[in-house]
Amino acid sequence: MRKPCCDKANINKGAWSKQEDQKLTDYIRVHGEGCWRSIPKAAGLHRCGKSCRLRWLNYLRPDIKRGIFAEDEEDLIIKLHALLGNRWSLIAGRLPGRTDNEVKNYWNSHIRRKLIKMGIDPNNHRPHQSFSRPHASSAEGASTSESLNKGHKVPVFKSRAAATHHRISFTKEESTIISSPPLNLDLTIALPSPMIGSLEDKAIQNSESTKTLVMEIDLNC
DNA sequence: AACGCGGGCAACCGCTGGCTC
DNA sequence: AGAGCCAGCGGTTGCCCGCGT
Repeated sequence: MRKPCCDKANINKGAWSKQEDQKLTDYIRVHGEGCWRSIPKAAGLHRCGKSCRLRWLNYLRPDIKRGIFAEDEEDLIIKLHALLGNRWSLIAGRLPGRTDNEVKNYWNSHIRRKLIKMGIDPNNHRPHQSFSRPHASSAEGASTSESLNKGHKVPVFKSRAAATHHRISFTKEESTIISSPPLNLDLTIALPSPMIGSLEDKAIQNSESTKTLVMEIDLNC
C-alpha cells in the first residue's frame, strides 16, 4: 500500500484563494518549478504538491492563453485527437498556451457534443452506425484510456480546416501515422484501409523511439 | 420569483512509468 | 532485480452559473 502523497489532515482542498495563488506564484517566480512535493511547505501553503502543480500548470502560469478556442484551434484538436486519442497532454502540447485540462474540458463539453450531433462517433471519428470496430463501439460513453491511448485511431474525417500552415513538432510515432494516407479532413467517410492497419502496426513498432521530428504539415491537404 | 436542469470549468483522485537506491 | 518515490497524466467529481419553465 502506497503512502498518501501528503498529510491529508493539514491540507486545504477545494478552490484556491487569491492569497494562495499569490504565494505559489511568488514562490515559483523566485525559485522556479520543480520538486512539487516540497513546494507547499517552502511556499507556506497548506496544499499538497500535486494540487500546487495542477494550479500552477493549469491556471497561474504566465503563458497560459485563456478564453474561447479559435476555430483553427478546434480543428487542430479534432485532428490531433483522431491521431492521438485521449492523450490530452500531447494534444495540448501542440496548442501554445493551452493546457491539457483545458483541452480535455473543451473536448468533453463542446467538441464531443458537436461531433455526436453530426453523427460522428467522437471516440473513433467515424459515423456512428458503420465501420465501428468491436472494441471501439464499446467506448460509447465511458471510453477507457486502454482503448484510446494504446490503440491509435486513424484519421478518417476532416473538419473545415482553417487554411493555415501549422508548424508542429511530432514524435516519430505520430509522424509515421500522419505521413501516409493524407489526412482526410473533410468530415467525409473513409473506407477502412488495409494500409492503415499496417501503418498502425508500424507506428507501434516505432513507438520505442520518442525522438522528435520536426515537420511541417499542411492542414489544407 | 423560485425552482430544476444542464453545461462549463476547476480541482481531486488514482494509476502509470521513469528514476534512484 | 525490485522496492519505493515522484511527477505526470487521464478520468471523474462537484460546484457554480445561466437558462428555461
